Amino acid sequence: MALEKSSMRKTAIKDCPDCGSTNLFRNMEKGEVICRECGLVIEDKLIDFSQEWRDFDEDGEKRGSRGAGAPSSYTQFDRGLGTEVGQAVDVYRLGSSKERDKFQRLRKWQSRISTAIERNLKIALAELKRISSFLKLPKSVEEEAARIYTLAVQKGLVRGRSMESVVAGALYAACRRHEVPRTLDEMAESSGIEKKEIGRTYRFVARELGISVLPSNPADYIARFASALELSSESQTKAVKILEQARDIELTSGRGPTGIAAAALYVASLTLGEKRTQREVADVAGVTEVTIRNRYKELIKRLKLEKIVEKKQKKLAAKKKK
DNA sequence: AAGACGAAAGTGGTTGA
DNA sequence: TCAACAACTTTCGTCTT
Repeated sequence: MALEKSSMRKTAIKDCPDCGSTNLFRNMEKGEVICRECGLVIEDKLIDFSQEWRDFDEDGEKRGSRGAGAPSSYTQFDRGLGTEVGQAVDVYRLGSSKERDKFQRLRKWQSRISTAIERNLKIALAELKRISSFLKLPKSVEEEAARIYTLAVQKGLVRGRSMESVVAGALYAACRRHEVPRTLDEMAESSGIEKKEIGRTYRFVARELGISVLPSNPADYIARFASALELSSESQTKAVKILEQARDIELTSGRGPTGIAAAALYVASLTLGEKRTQREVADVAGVTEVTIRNRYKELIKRLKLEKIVEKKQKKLAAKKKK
């Protein structure tokens, strides 16, 4: 399973994720792929680390048997670190003996601290897995988050920050990239890290790693919120439609996606006669009633839904009297 | 009593000088 | 680095049902 994945990944690399160049150097023996343009080592670290992590919490036996042949996982850790301190490309580019010596020295030094980092990584990835299962995140997101975290470790971004907060930040970023966004509140709740701390590290890590994250789409939240509110699928569809219209008239940009999603759901539930209170919607969306009100006022005004909403409200009132 | 509404003041983050 | 700014929250009083 893991092997399958590894071969798939390796063949998948066609260009450098950093500079986009297709001028790649492949060292099959070491399992490295290096970009000749910018020197980035593209070698798929995800495989290495996710294997480590699986062995860690599934069973120790597998690990022992593989370790007996060659301590491949350890050298891979070293190699991964080499990209940080030694700039592996130097070996290929500046081939002078001086440079090589320097590189070797740094490498040796790294091997000493690598076990500490390895340990840290294992704890972190276990934590990551815990949060991920708590939030019922798909496997692909979990792996993306693991990749982001290991990259962050290699770049030394964890220094000065708590390990947990970086894990949470990585998960948050991974969710966004896979279009299954969780709110910062949910992250905070499941990780025990303060919301603003997660946001801070998330932004920092995303910037440092050059991860581009699209502004999240409010529609991505609809399904989850709707099921939390036990709304029908018609309401869901309606809410998504409202969102589309709202986006077309640029009502969505610059606003918090959760607030807009919540307001759309509120309107949808109202017009379809399964009204939820602002309070209920606000709670599941993690925003306040005030925000819902503001968004929803804008929505009905700009989408000329006022009359429909009014009618529905009167209908509801009449029904209640009965 | 509960829900909806909106004003006012406060918070945290972004942006531009 | 600092101040202006927009979005959002908190809090609170009022109105409707």
